[in-house]
Amino acid sequence: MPEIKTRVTNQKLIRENRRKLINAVTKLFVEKGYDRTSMREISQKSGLTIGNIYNYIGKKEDLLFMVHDDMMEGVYEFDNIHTEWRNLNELRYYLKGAFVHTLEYKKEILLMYRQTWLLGEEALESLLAKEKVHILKLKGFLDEANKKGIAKIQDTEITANFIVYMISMLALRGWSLKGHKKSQGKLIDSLVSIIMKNLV
Amino acid sequence: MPEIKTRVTNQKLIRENRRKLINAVTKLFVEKGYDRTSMREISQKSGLTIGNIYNYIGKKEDLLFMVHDDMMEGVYEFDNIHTEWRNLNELRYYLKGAFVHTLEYKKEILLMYRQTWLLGEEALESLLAKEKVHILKLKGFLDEANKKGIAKIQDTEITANFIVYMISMLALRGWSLKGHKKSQGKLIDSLVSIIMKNLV
Amino acid sequence: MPEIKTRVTNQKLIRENRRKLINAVTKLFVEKGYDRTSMREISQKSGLTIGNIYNYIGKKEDLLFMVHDDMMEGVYEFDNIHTEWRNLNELRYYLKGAFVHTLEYKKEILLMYRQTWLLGEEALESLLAKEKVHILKLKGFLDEANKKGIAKIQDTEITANFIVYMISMLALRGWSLKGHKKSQGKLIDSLVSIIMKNLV
Amino acid sequence: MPEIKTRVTNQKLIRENRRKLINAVTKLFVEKGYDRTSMREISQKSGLTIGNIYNYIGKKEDLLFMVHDDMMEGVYEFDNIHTEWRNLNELRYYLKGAFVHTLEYKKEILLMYRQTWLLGEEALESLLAKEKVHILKLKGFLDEANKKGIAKIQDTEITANFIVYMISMLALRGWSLKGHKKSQGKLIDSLVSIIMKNLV
DNA sequence: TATGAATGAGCCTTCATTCAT
DNA sequence: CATGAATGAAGGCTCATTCAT
Repeated sequence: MPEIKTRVTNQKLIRENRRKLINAVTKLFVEKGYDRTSMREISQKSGLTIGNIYNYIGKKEDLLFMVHDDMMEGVYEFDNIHTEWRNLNELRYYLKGAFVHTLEYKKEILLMYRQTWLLGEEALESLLAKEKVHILKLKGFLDEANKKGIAKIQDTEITANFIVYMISMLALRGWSLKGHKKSQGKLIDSLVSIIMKNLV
Repeated sequence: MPEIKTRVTNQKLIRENRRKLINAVTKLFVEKGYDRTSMREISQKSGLTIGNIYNYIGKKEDLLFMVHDDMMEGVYEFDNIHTEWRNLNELRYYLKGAFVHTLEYKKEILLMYRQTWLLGEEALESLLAKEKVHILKLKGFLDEANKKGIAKIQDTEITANFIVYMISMLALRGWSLKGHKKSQGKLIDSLVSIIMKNLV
Repeated sequence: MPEIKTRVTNQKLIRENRRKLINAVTKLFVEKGYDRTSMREISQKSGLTIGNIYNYIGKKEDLLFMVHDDMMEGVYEFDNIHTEWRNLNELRYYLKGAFVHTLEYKKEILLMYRQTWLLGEEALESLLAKEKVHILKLKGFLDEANKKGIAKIQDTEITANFIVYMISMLALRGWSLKGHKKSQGKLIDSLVSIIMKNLV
Repeated sequence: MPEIKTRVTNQKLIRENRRKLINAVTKLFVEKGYDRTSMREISQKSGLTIGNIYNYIGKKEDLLFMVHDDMMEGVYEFDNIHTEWRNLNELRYYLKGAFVHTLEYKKEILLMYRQTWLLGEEALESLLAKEKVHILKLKGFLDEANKKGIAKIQDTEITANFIVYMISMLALRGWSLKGHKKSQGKLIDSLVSIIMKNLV
């Protein structure tokens, strides 16, 4: 992970101001995108002066990394807590929860898909590493389920990818399902069913 | 569809130079994104002088729309030719073809997911309308398959969306499956199987 | 007078197209000013293609000269017909007419005051010469009136200037007298009275 | 009055740099006109970098307003000090002074007549309001003179307008009286006489 | 003569970044 | 640590003018 240069040493202040920055920047990037958000706007929204912001970052791009890093935590937070399941019913329950959680983080996920690639190679790699860990964990569960005879999955790696992707689909597909007559609940049920069919 | 202003009347010239523009701009937008591509670069790559470019468009954003519109055609071109299928085997064959075709348009699809939202309301609507037509067509086939007893699909609308999305997943997932040890063929087979399981 | 270069030789065509040009350009310059009127607008309004316009002028500035020259004719046309007067009553009558005429050419006069100075020295001189002739003519009448004992004017040159200027004042002052509660007729009467007081 | 946007908060700096801007811009606008003066020239002449200029204004047009506003102050400054007069002799003395003052501001007045109309509605209104106040003040004095029996003016409103305009005439007429053989003193005397004749 | 596409310098404005205070 | 004025390169876009057809 590329270390963001900072000249600030007072630890509490650092944390506070970085939080202010991330909150402001997340909103702005979600709303207008990285390239269309100016440092002046960030300064206004965060309450830090432009000059001071540059005490916490080396260049504007660092903000993009900061915000991604922070969002990843939120997006994957659910999985860090709830990934344990012992049978298919528990998996189904887990998936529903994951979908609901995804819908809550819809904007952030969209932001990730839209803006991450603007980061340079190095920063990008480090972010993708996190996702890979998440997928591998899921694959581990699927392998185990296969072994236990609970599931009968042909290719657990592809399936793990498929599940993770299906989940984010809810967020990404937003613009196309807009005006969809189905209720959110029914939509989630359908998607969960689709996934479940592939595990047995 | 938003009419793109042009000062040129010669239809042949419009066609030729807009093609030059689209070719240049597609590469540049894929590479650097819309906001980071300058009119000067576009001028160089397209071989048209800046002033002349503005004889064919009203504003830079028109290029974004043009390139999307053009890509849509490419991406959906496959479906316009091959959507007819009469049994599940033919559907499986069609899906394989669609996946292969998608991989060819990988870059363009990525571009669409990353940059489309930058478009203004009007242009956006017009593009989404096209996609909706495509999905509705697929839904029609699924409904018919249900009626004929070939398939047994619970919610054809969600399934149609699901299929379309699965297809583009191949393109979007690029960065995550990078380094994946599976061969492309095997990957496609797995994804097709996943889809097929949901139709019976 | 600086000759405007022209490559066109067919005399009738020349006259027609120059008229089209002048009419279009007068309206546009009055409305938006010289610098804010583009050749494209002139082309559209006149019905001549841009390229063809350049068969009649050497550069855009020539249009400014053309339009001034043409307007001068209109503005001073009244004086060419009506300057003869034999007593103060006839002068008073003449002045009223001049004021009314001025109001009709209000826009053109404004244009002259606002845009003439954009012309280079040479063109400017030639235009001012015309006005000087007009003033001298008026001065001649005043001198004669003095000699005849009809009037008793101290400085006929300044007075002639004063009269000419008073007349154009009606046009120039437009923006300040806007919302003036007086009727136009009464305003003219007052101004004529002011002038007349200075002749006896 | 349209508030001119500024990003700078330090009042002293605002005053200093706006003054630099006005000084530079007045010269340039008088010389070449608003539309023909580029921001680059303004930057050079004022000593402020282009970017910094935009810390003190919102858009180029603001400079036109600023310079007008500033000139108004100069042009009317004389009246703010000297408008008191108790008899016709004092009025005559005041008028002479006003004429001399006007000649000093010749260039500025020309600028006003030539460029004011380029301003947008809002800015224009605010400038005309200032002039109206000035004319009304003069009208007040004339009304009072009428009441006191010092003067005998038929229409004080038109007369007030007339006087104000006669004064600026000296500036506007510059190009026409150029080469005039009269001395400036004698010219002023004549114009004052013309005005005085209309007050009794 | 007439056409209108092509040229490219130049316009106004914004922006990330620096640095004296 | 914090401030915010200053920098100037770079951005999108317009325009008078030319010239091959």
